[in-house]
Amino acid sequence: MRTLNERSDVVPRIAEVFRELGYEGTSLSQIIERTGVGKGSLYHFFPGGKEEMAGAVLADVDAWFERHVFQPLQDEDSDRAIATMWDAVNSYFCSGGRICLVGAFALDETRNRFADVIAGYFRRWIQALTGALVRQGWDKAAAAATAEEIVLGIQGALILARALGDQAVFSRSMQRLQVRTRRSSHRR
Amino acid sequence: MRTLNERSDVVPRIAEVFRELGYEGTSLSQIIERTGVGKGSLYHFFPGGKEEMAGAVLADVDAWFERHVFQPLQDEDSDRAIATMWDAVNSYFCSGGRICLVGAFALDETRNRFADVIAGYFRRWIQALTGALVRQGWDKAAAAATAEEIVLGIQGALILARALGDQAVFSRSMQRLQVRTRRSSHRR
DNA sequence: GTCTATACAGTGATAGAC
DNA sequence: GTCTATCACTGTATAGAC
Repeated sequence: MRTLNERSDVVPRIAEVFRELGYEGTSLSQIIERTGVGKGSLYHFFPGGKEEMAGAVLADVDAWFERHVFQPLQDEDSDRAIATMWDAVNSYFCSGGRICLVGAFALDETRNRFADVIAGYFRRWIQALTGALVRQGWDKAAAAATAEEIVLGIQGALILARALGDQAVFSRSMQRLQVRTRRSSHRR
Repeated sequence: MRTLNERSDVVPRIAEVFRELGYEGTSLSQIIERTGVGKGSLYHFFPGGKEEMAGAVLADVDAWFERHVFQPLQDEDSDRAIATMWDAVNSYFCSGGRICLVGAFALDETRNRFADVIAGYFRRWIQALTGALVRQGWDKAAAAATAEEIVLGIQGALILARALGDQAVFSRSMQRLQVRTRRSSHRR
């Protein structure tokens, strides 16, 4: 019994493999095994092979954040915008049980393959969050600095939680970071 | 012309390869090419192959931090201890040009191979920093929370700096984190 | 301690039948 | 769109001469 797939349906499943094994650690055979998609189908969807698969996965992640985090940060009322971001972050990263693929790719040589998407993802996030903080009454410089700290704090929390094998580390960290985006925080 | 090596001399050179390429991305041929050490010598030093090499590298990193960061944090006068840590961190990570091997290994499946060392490294760092902050007059809970935030902030800054290809991000972040470890920071 | 030769499993990738 | 067969190549690891 064979299952028919669509490209858009198979991308998220491949994403989980890259997320768990990293770019270099992910082999075609692992993708086939874990997704159930055959090699023929894979190369039908992604003629560029493994690199194109990873590219599609990154684009998919980026699009998800654009839709569920960056756009809301930009468009919604500032309080709501920031609350939306925290909800999305907590659920997306499964309270620390799931790491950030973009951040992981940034650490080794893989970065060079996808430098533009990786840089764009983080630049956009910081820019959108900065905007929301400014609309909340922060001055530009403080907002930019805090946005940077929040985004980097999320990445650090994901590393630390995984390193210690303790998701509570992630939850605690999100709690503390969230406090710093409160309306009342921009005047000490 | 052949060069004679010692194990202790070759470990740091292998470390740079793992640091740049990640565990899975590092092939024996890359290690040979980048370190100039032949395959025969490598297996003479590390009969366990690649995994033993990575283990030795991790142990080496851990020992360096134990000596230059954790011990000072524990033994020196608290102000001096924390200053020593910041100096070590800035120079070790080359102002953001170099990533943290332990943190990188934590993100993918590689973590499972070295779970104990990885967890121990971060636990020890947080514990030692917490101690120094307590000696500086912080109450236990605030010290522990801040220590966690500092350590995680360093990891996040390394990711973000590499992702954006901008070392200034790292320097800025260290500056801001450093301020939070000042004696005056524990009463808001 | 270093080198060369070698083994052989697994890699990403392609072609063609269905 | 999916499958199977097959490709050339690189991966880690071993053995033995020097």
